[in-house]
Amino acid sequence: MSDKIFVSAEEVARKAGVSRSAVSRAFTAGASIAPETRRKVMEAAEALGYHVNHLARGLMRNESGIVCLVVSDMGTPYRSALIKALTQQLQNAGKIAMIVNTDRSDERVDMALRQAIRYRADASIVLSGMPDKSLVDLCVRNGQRLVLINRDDEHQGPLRINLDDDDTAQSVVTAFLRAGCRRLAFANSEAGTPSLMTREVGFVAAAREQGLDVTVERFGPTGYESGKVLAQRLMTRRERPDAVFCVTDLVALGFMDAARHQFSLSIPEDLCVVGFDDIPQAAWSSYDLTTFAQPIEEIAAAAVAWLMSEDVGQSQSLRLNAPFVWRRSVRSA
Amino acid sequence: MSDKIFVSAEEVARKAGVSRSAVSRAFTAGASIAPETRRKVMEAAEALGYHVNHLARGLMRNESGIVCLVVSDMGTPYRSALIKALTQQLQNAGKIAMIVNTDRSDERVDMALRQAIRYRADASIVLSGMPDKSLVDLCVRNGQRLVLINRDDEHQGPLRINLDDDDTAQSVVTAFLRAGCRRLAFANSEAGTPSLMTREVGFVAAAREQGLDVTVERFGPTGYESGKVLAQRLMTRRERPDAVFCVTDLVALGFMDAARHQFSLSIPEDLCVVGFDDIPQAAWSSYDLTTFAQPIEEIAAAAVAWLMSEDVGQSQSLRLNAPFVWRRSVRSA
DNA sequence: CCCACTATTGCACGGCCTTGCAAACTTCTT
DNA sequence: AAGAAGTTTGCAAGGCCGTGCAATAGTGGG
Repeated sequence: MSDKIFVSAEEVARKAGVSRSAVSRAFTAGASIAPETRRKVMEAAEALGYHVNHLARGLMRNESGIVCLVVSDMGTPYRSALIKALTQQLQNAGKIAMIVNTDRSDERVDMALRQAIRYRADASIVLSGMPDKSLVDLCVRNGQRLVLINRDDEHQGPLRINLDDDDTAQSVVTAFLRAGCRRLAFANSEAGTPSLMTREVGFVAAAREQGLDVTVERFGPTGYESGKVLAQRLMTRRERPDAVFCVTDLVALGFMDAARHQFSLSIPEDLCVVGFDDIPQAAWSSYDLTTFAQPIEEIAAAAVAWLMSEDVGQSQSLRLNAPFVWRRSVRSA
Repeated sequence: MSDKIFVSAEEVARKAGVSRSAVSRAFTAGASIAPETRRKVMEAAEALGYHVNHLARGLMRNESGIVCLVVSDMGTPYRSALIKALTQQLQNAGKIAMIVNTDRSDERVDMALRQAIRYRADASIVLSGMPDKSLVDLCVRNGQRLVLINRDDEHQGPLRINLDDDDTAQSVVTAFLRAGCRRLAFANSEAGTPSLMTREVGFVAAAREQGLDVTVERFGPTGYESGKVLAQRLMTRRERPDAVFCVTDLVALGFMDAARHQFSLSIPEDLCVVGFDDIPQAAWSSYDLTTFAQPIEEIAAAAVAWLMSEDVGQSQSLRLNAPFVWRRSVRSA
């Protein structure tokens, strides 16, 4: 494809009048080399436009510096924010992110991990979907680190980062009760991923503890449009809900828009809404959505810290807190 | 770091009872190898969990398969949508995307290109910022392909993809005039990138042609919050504008929210608004923003097609159309 | 049965870099 | 001034794979 050959260490060595190993050492932190020699090398390198070939370096060191991000729906606010945080922090740690888009088709996640192995990625971070157990084993066996974010499952070996859902449901129910709501609903998508289902189940259970039933509706993928459809379904029920917990902010925003513009409801007067994620749009003044904030930076920090740490340790599970963010989509007491 | 060594072609060869070259050939499309041999190799490879080492392959072939995406603000809807499209199409073309986040600090773009060179990326696609001319030359000299998206500048060598702004300004002015608006405004950020400035200049010129002056205001970074501030500034002017063209959808949405909630204005009755990009949120029913649609898929397709094409060709410039999307934020005639 | 040809295979080299090891230099002691 | 101790440096091996080239096996024809 490319005819021009990249300039090699050999050429730099010749130009600087040193051996090829000297060039290598000049670019290796902590190598034994005289300051003067390094200067000469750097000068020649700069003049020639030389850059260490990380492919070859990775080959030798058995450490490519590449970290593979496996993700779908990356156009979504939450996902893109997470990718942003991860790439940023990986770079600060001297790594570089490689992205594998797994939109449509689930076995794509496996393909993604294979890609990671092929490029000898130092680690893979899975934000979407769930890899097959055998693939996970393969990664681990190859000494690849693996981080699973919000994919609560019981795999061994990798680091799992999940949100602490213990108080989530409780907080929402309490908030709704204080607001005087009695007809609760849960708006879910049909994705059925563990983290989403946990929210539903937890909410229903917490409500029941207070002696309240929850109307659960599920529809489509997890997004704005589904929120609208869910509103249409829930708001036309005989017993119209006066409070709804949406599985995701995006769903909540669609729900609010439909409730307001199609059913002329006022929020929070006629209907209280709570979402989850705290995407930037939740704070927009048209919505002012009460929600739970995904601790994006902490998630990224934890992932990066773990994969940079020396001791691999055994299968770890980390639970982070998603603080409740009070805004105006729920009536206050 | 990782102790476990990845399984090598050597081991597969032993297990399959063939030579190492046979293994290599088994994984090389179009190589001369007997079907039966290939089968044996594949079987052994599967059993051992072997995957070709793309680092080494890239070393030999002088073609890594990596394409570097240089981008900032990737949490933004437009950017993330573009990244999504690019990663998707790159994968379809058998490439893989590597992401360099250039948030904060402009010389980061140069660092990014250096990273690309180090990993011997087959190409780099710059979505944000503008690399230094010398770096561009370096890439070209190294046979790296370079695509600049919406960074209209006069560099030689790379492919430049820009939007065709010729009718943009004209369309907006016409739309505003038909809606009966006479006091036009342009809400810009202080980013001052060429593509944004082109919109401003074009709009002012087109309005003047119709004998109308445009009140231009600039503030902050290109985002939602700036839109709110811009509204505060423009809506408190003695001659309150009755139509505003916002440099970006995100700015437009912030503008709308401030106009409605802080100034109790109705859109489009009291104020007509037009944005640019057609991000998903523009279609949300709270906004229903008239805007121009970035041809994201086409941009990605053009970029990928060019960097896969055989003949490098000289410096090319491509202009794509951003169709006008009529929604309800502008009064209709 | 031998020859001409084609389909496969193995050898060995090359691509680019890192690093252990031993040689070459310095610098400092005593 | 010679030896000890510490720095630097070059050599060469090694990591993993692709591929030209020559050798081998296999096929069909005469």
